[in-house]
Amino acid sequence: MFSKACEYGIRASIFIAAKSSKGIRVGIKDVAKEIDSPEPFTAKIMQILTKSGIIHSAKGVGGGFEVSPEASKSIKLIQIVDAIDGNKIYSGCGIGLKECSEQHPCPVHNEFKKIRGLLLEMLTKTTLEQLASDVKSGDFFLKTLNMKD
Amino acid sequence: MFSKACEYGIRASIFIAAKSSKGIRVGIKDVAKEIDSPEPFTAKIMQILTKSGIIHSAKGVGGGFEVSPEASKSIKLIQIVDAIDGNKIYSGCGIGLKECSEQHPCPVHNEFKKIRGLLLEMLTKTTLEQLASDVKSGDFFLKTLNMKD
DNA sequence: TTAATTAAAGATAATTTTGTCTTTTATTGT
DNA sequence: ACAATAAAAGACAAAATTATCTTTAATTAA
Repeated sequence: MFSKACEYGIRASIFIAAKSSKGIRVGIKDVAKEIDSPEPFTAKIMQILTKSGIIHSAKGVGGGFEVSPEASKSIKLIQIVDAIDGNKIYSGCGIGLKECSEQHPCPVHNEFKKIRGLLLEMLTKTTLEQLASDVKSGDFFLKTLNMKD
Repeated sequence: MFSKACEYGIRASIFIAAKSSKGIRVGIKDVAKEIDSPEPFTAKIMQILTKSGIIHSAKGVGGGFEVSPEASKSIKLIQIVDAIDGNKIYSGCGIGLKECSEQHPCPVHNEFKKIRGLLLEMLTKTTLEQLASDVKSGDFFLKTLNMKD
């Protein structure tokens, strides 16, 4: 579905948003630890997200990543996916035709239209703030508990 | 969504089923040409599909690939996807948690449940025969027309 | 039984994705 | 100014995916 990079990016963004809502900036080490992702790779992904203006970063002592609660309300999941994976997941043909449209559909075009539509709707509607508050509630998680690896 | 291998595998299977319904066996060269895929790679994928018992192959003069019309009716898209990509696409967590369930859900679990459910339903219901007849009707396609590359 | 044909199998290569490491730049506190 | 901190940037490495090439095995027809 999404690339690993995108999965990490989404998890990281949610974690940062949750922390930021409590006024806490977090470093890359914390992020990687709390979402169970490889730290240097996650750092690379954070560079994409900061360049895209989705997450704010600050260098130096006391620095780290943050996203203001106001920003979290307006940031949609689709922006994160777009920045990292592009739009291929919710546009683009289900079985890889270079050109697939109503005028020239692949055999699964109509079925996939529904699925991609639902996905697009979800990505477009879901805000970072919603996901962050899910995590804050304690009922939703960004990693599995008691990990050994 | 699906891997390239799986996209080729689905397209190839549909093409073969469409031809087989007319009593025509097709060679790998034809398959690759008609679905616009790299021939040697497609050959590898066909090996997976024949080993899985989804497509039948025959060596030697007049040989090639085929799938009986009766088999086409009972073969579901999910069998092809399973054989090539496994079940990760319709099971597995949307943002990559190793363990993601009702008891321990990720923040997008409920939204993804709907999407994955729709995808799984589609894959489970759609038969190779349906897709093959779509192509035979001439209204649905397995490649883009007038390709230069 | 030999030649032609065609898929299977195995080895290899290119590309992309994922992941790591080192150096640089910016910021803060002293 | 200086040291400590932390992200950015860039080079590098490993793994997975995609793709190709060569050889082998099976089948058919002459």
